[in-house]
Amino acid sequence: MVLTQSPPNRPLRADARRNREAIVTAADDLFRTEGLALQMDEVAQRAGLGVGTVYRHFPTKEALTAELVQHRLETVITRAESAMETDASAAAIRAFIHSMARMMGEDLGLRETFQVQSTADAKREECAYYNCELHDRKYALVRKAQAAGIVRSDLAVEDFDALMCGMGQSILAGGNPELMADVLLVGMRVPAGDTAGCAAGADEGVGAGASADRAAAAADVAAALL
Amino acid sequence: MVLTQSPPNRPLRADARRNREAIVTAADDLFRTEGLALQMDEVAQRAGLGVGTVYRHFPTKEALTAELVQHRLETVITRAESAMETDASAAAIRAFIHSMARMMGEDLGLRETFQVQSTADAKREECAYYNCELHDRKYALVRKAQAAGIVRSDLAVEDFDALMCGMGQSILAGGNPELMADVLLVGMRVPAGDTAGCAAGADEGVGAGASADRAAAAADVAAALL
DNA sequence: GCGGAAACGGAACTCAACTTCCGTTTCTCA
DNA sequence: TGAGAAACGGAAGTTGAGTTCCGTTTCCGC
Repeated sequence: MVLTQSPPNRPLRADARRNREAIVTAADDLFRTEGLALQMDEVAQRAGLGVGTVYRHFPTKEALTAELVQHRLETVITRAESAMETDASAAAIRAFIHSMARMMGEDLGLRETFQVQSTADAKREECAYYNCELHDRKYALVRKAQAAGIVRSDLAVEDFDALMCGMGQSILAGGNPELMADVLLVGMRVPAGDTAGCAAGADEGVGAGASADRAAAAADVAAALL
Repeated sequence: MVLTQSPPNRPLRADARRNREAIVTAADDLFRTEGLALQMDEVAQRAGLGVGTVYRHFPTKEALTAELVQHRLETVITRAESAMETDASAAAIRAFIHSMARMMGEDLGLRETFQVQSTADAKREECAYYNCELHDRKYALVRKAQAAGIVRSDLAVEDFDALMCGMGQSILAGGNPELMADVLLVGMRVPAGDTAGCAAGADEGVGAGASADRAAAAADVAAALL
């Protein structure tokens, strides 16, 4: 999670700062297409620098990819927060998940970010990819959606993570992103939104009490199955 | 897809046949826990043989893993066929998907089988993991479920593959297998089954015509989204 | 039992990553 | 502008997997 800086904190030399940016930019491009399989040599080459320089800024490959992962996660969570700030509605969630799917369709790094993150969450300690603050913000978001009664309440935050991760894999495996997103939304029981293009044709006209009934039924089922 | 046999087709020597079985057994065990990351040295060691012997039977690691993948796929498809032979009902599908999720929960190789398979399907030619006959049988199964009006009809076979693959990833990422299966089923609009333990608390008491309406609505939605 | 083909074993080789090392170049500050 | 610290470059080192090679052992038909 932390990088290189020899004495306590001297500002980077101008050229070094420029080079560091070039490295991150190059790595980010490669992360988009190659995912975690990106190679340090390629990063250096694309940045127009030697490998040694890359290692001067990021002591290991993991340190570099951790930065890329954190950056994507930060972006995603911030997007989600602003999407749900004004209204934590079904429509907002649908729009967000669909945009996520679309982005995942063209960014392998983003798909792998969710995978890395959900396995990192399990370990916590000693993991370059783990960031507590982001985890808390993510947690708050899921809770918010559940509190609003939009997402089925028997989903733990870890399950939500896992589902996002699965959606990414589905898209990687060639599934149509829009369709994959829709299956996820219907599966999480997000009611059809009221804005354009996001309806899904299920559960309309169900009374207010039905949601609670359904959660109870699901709990029973889970108990029976496990 | 094919193995080693020097002259046209002489039967294997007794010890060689025994050893081959030992190799496959050992590899299968490792595949369950390590997935495609299994190592040839470990396979040899667990089988109580030298690496050279493993390579005598399987010229490359890919040849070995292809056999494991094919075997799992064969098993899965046969299970699905027999599950849907007697009744292609929602209950049968629910039970099948749930059992799949449960198995995936304890078999990394099975999860990776779906991943490998769905990426292999895309390539077809030149891929050790690709098997046409199995693909056709899988295709028939999905069509059958759709013809019975149980699974939303705007799902292509490739999408179904991708979703199974995603479910595997979700489980790998730590999601509760039963829950992941249920989300998938609800997302695919499989109505709650009428047999024990497979209900999910959605859409009960809906009239017979609703299923068709739902499919039509889904088609509209898909058209709007794509 | 014997001869030759088949099969075995495992040390050594290969190859493709990541990482280190150190001589050279560039910047910054007085 | 000159000294010294900081940064750079890229060849060489390391590591960890898959794969090959060939001397030795085991089987099997005569």
